[in-house]
Amino acid sequence: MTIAEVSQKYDISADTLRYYERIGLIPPVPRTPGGIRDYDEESCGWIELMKCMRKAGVQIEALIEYVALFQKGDVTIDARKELLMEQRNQLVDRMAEMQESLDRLNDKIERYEQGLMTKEKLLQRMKQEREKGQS
Amino acid sequence: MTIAEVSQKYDISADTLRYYERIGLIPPVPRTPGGIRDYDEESCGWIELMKCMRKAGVQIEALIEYVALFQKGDVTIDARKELLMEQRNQLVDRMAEMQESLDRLNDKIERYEQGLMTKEKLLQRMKQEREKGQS
DNA sequence: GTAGCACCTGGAGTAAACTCCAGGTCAAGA
DNA sequence: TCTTGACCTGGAGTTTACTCCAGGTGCTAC
Repeated sequence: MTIAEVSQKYDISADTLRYYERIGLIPPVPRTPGGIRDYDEESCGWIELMKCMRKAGVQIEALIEYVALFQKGDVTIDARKELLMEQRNQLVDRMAEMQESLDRLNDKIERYEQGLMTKEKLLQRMKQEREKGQS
Repeated sequence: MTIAEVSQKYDISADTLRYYERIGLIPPVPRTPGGIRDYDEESCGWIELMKCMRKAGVQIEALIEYVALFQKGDVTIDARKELLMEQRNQLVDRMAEMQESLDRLNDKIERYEQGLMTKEKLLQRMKQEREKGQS
């Protein structure tokens, strides 16, 4: 597969694909004799994995380290597992924070829906109460 | 409250607090006659809200717009609600992506746990099979 | 009233993750 | 063979969200 095809398949720019390879986020992609990238299934697998991880906010740094460990072979299995668990924990934490934010957003939206959200409205109401009381 | 106190309270640097105000992520903070920031409860509320939203990955751009709308008063209530809903939807989408990534991480970790994960191991096993067959 | 520390502003610098570009190769069609 | 369009590399530029700094001001304690 050419870089253009892979780019289209995963909706990642060719520049980004080259960049990912350059920094070691994916292992070296096979080349034609002319030096042009010829992505195989394995390369695509890496790309898909990284797309998934990156969308979830996993740091490129950590992913590069994972790939480096992977390329060092079986002796790094424990280290790789460790790394994945660390990333999973961070992910779980981030999701919890997002849930908090989501609850809050839903709350705010609901209050807007009921038309009693804004401080302005509340202040206005209080003012009206005061005026009523005085009259 | 001084900026140092607020900084400590929310674990946000004074520089960041000034930056947030400068770019309009929070409305202007009240000042002492000498020009020094004197955060009141309302300011703190904004800061806390923004801390929560930022941690969840909500773009500063959108939050600035929300604050701007807020400061324009009641006529912007619909627009604000719209904005919040848009952000909520994005948040929900991101969380779904993260869940996907989390599932995948858990899957990978589990396979490492069972010691049958690595392609190396699989290849090795296949090689052994072949050798056995040949001998 | 002056030393010293926290605070102020405007602007420059930084980190992460791309994104773009110049100048040069590769390869398929006319 | 020549053209043309996709691809190559190394390096510079961009965006987002801070973070740092220089030069100056405001309080508080001596």
